[in-house]
Amino acid sequence: MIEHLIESGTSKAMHDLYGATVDERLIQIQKTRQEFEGDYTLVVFPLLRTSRKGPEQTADELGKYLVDFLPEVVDFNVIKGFLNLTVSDVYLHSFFVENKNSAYFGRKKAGTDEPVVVEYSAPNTNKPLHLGHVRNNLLGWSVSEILKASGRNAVKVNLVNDRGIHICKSMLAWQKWGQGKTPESEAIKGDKLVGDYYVKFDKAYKKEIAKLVESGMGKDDAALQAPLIIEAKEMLKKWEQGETETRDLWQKMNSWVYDGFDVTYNRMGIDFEKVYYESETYLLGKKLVNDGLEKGVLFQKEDGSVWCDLSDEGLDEKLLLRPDGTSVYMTQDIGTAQLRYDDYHPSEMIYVVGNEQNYHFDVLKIIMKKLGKEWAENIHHLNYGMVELPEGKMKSREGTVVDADDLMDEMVETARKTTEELGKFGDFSAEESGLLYEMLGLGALKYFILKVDPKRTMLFNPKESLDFNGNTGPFIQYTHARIKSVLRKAESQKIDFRNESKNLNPLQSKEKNLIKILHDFPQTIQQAAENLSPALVANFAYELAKEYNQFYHEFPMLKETDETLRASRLALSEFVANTIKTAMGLLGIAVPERM
RNA sequence: GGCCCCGUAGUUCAACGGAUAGAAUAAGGGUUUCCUAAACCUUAGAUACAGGUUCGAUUCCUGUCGGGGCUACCA
Repeated sequence: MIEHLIESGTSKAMHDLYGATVDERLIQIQKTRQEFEGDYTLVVFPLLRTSRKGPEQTADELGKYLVDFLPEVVDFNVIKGFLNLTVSDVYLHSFFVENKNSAYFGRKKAGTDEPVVVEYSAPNTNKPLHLGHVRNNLLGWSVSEILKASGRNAVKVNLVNDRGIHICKSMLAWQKWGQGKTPESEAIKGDKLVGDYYVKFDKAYKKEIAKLVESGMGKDDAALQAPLIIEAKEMLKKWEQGETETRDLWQKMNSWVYDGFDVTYNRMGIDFEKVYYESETYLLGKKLVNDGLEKGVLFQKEDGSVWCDLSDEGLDEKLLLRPDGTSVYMTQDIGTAQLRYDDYHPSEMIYVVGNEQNYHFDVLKIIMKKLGKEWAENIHHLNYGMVELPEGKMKSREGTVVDADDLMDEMVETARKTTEELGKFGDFSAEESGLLYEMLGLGALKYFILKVDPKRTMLFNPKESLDFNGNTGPFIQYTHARIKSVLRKAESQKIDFRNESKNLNPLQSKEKNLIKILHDFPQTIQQAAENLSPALVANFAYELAKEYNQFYHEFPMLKETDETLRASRLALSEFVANTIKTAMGLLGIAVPERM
């Protein structure tokens, strides 16, 4: 790539001109800002110490050297300490010709070496997926696809939290008040049905606590002694003992939830190569903890509970087994990590989990290392920010949770309304328009979420429907459809633009800009993979679409009489459309042929 | 209390320590006998505050103020 050429050219120049080898990091290449002439800019300030000359003079000398030395660099100008270099049309044009028909442009073939295992989604089986899961799911899926496109061997896995006291709560509530209702009998998604009983439990439990407090009991005691919670704990014990009736109920209700999740996952377009269940890993976790106890890495308290002392790391003690021997969240994660390591021997284990769990993952890593697992070094927590509502954090108790299915429904409905208001495509069949609305609604949602830097807390306002204009998914989808429409017309006019080999020289500024942006795509994917940030890909797609729309507005294609120009512009358009499709594909967003 | 993260136009988001802080929306003004106006052009609008480091700070350091998270025998 051209940046590397300039970099190594500069390095050589520094050596030849000033007789010194400079640190690579001092050579800073960036894209020249629009308001200046040139394509790439070298910042010379860091090099002054070596050149022992003023910024202008150093830049001037380097500029002359680079123009002489690199055929790709044809001109330069110096403004203050900035050396602006102009890249030759020949270079850009050959890049264009070489890559325009490549189906894999920008991507590498996914690797086959030691995998990067990406865990994401990680739902509980006691309630439906909500907006928080949506960000998690989209991020995890997209990061995995970006890693693959960057040449890594990424594997997507899910970890279902299918056991524990919270699951027993919904089971108990259903047993008590469910009257044998099923998703079929109620015509409701299984995850929703189970979630309802979880809520019912919580309400009844709260009532019991209130009653006990009224009768003079302390709040904490009441929470422990309410009959419902005692019953739930007993159920958990029965579950751990493998009691048939409890296990059957558990299996039945979990399978309802999985059916519901599958519907949501499918619609969202996300998938997993492997699904882990905590019910299958917690025993391994317990075993590892007991091993650690034997080795003396962990310690036991008088009541029988097992702990890890983290004071040498400046942290507290961490409970790993309760006095009754049952496991906690951390115990399960220890088991899951070990199992996953045994399964894949990954070069890296990425956990896509919200930043509220930073502490948990710090501790997990430390404990694994204490247990002698060297590979714990490869655990990486991709901690993304929360999705907040205007009134703050989502709270299920206050009913402010945005349900994932409802959200998708609303987006698709907005897509329908918007399209109808614009009066487009009366010739679409019901099926075609249904598919289009789905594509646009989900495109708007996915882009809205993925364009934000994963690390940042983001805001979602359910009262305002997401925009379809401006920096949005539909804008980019529209650009793609628009190009496809022109290409269809060109084809029907028998214009052969794909085999055009003549030159596009001299490049108009908009054409040059487009090619420069396209030229960046492979690096953008690498960068997005390094930073685990789909936002970089989203921003790229937007920039490309925006630049294309300006080009589209300014330059006619089908009406262009110069056949060479016409063919070249059509080929450039197709290149843009394909690249948009690839970039959006990495975000899990489909692009339509017409809209 | 301790630890961690975050404060950028009215609003939602950008900006490897680099040039005059970019977009989008919302507000004002324009462009359709022309390949899709979900577009394009245009006007106005922001780095919480105070120090420090640096040739250069939205970015790094310190403090103040403001917001969020963690600090569970929940996950």
